[in-house]
Amino acid sequence: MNYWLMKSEPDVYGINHLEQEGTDHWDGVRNYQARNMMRDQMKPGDLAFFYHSNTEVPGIVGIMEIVREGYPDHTAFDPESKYYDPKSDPDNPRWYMVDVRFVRKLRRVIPLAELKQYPQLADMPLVKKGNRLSIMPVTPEQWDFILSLEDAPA
DNA sequence: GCCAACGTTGGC
DNA sequence: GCCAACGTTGGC
Repeated sequence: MNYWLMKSEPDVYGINHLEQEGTDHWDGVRNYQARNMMRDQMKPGDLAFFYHSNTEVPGIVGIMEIVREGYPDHTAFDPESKYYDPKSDPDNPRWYMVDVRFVRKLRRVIPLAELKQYPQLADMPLVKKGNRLSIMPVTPEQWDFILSLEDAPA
């Protein structure tokens, strides 16, 4: 199984939304690299960190589980949707999404500013300057290390 | 709100 | 196929 990190803006869709829904689809991804990971690599049973971006304290806030592998993102077909993409159609979908299930919140938010301090995480795209990837793989070592921070702030 | 970094688009 | 222009992401 694989580990992931997935970004979302809490004003648009945050961990509380997912907690309420239980299971939801991860729609609206319009980046090819991120799409390829959802379409080709994510499998049910994989775990992912829920990351809050573009907010007061950006950071990792929770854990979710992938429960359905990649399938076409229907919001791309809907002219009413803000994720509408006329270049995607049901016969030849351009964008994909997965379904995720809320697992739990972390006992504290682990801020980006803190994650940047650890040499163990220096290879994560997340902490690199200018990175805009909204979905990225996390190694088992990175996963365990981040979880070890939950009760032991720097 | 600013702006650097980046991805995408489209003219040529 | 190049690359300038543009739009978006996302930290600060």
